[in-house]
Amino acid sequence: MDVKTVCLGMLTEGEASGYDLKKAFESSFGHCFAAGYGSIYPALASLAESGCVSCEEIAQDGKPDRKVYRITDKGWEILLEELDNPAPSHKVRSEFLAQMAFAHLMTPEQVQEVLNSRIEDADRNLRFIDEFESSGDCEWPVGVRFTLGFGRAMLHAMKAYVEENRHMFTSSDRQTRKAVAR
Amino acid sequence: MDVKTVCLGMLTEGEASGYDLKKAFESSFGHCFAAGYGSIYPALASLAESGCVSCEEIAQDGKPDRKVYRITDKGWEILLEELDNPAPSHKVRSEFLAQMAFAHLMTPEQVQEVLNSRIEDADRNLRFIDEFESSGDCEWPVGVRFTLGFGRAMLHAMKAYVEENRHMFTSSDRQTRKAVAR
DNA sequence: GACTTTATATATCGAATTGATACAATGCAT
DNA sequence: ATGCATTGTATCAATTCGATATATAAAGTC
Repeated sequence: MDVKTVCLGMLTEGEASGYDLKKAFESSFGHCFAAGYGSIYPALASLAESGCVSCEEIAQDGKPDRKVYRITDKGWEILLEELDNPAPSHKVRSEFLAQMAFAHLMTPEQVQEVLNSRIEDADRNLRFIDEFESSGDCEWPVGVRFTLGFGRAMLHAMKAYVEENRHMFTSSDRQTRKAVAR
Repeated sequence: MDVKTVCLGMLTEGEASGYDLKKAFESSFGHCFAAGYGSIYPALASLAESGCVSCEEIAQDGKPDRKVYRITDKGWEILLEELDNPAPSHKVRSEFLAQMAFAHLMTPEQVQEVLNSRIEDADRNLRFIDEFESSGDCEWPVGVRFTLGFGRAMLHAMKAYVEENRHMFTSSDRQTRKAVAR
């Protein structure tokens, strides 16, 4: 399940350009599987080379050609093989947690600011999920509804944990920092 | 807050080799910020070059030299600057969710197997956190305790969500798949 | 009318990261 | 005695990230 495979999956919904796929990565997958142009265009080129997608170049006046990709039979085959993975990964890379692990080297004010910004970010992402969900003209497939709910559940748990535990870094625990800071 | 900065932070606890840091990345940071040798050794080389760490090579009979790194005053300075970031990121890259988004292209059996393996993985990680937490000879700093609790809260929320929503992919919703699969 | 932002659309580039592998010796267990 | 885990170094190809470049049109703003 790399960028290539997700692109294939997106193309099962219909033909699309690299630009279209980028928008899909931002909206449907933004909260769980981001990808930029630097991943998408090489992925499409590789898929085209291996015959998993076909590409039609549509000339446009002035603008560069619009390249529209379609999934092929071989693409379907590869996609279904990839979807057979029984134990796909779920990874977190958190500069937030890495920084918090060194909270004893920060001032209490710095720590509280970081916690505030994490809550704000969670709220932003929650609003984003709500907007996206209600933006569907038709109804989203089961799996997409599942991932949206998953994202919401995680964000709520994150907010709750931060709010219930930010006291760890104030008052009585203050001397810990003073004792440790070199 | 990249691998270099986390290495610097780890070195505030005392001198260490690349191998030692790898173990720290696996234990304390395994659930939130992983790094392998391919990141750690280049990071240490770069930190040494920029004078943020000093390196002492200790010859060993037969084995290759053991290179022990220590944080310098400049290293402390850089670290404290990095810790001043008020809005560090928290990113998820989930092949699990990406795959689930295409659940309508999988068989119900495949979907349930994926959900089972996700729960098993969460349980493994919960056990790992418990073991790590109780393994501390002395007590962990506040920040580390915070990140461990954070990880636990996320994993519990994940398990709960999966268990409460796996019904989405069975019985009544079954025809959705039949209708969509090409 | 001039100016700026936003959207459409392509693509590349260096830097960072991943995941696997190689090499080399010791010690421990079966 | 033979294989496996541990200690320790390090590299490599493939992938991904984040920023940037190019070009045009529409739409909003001063």
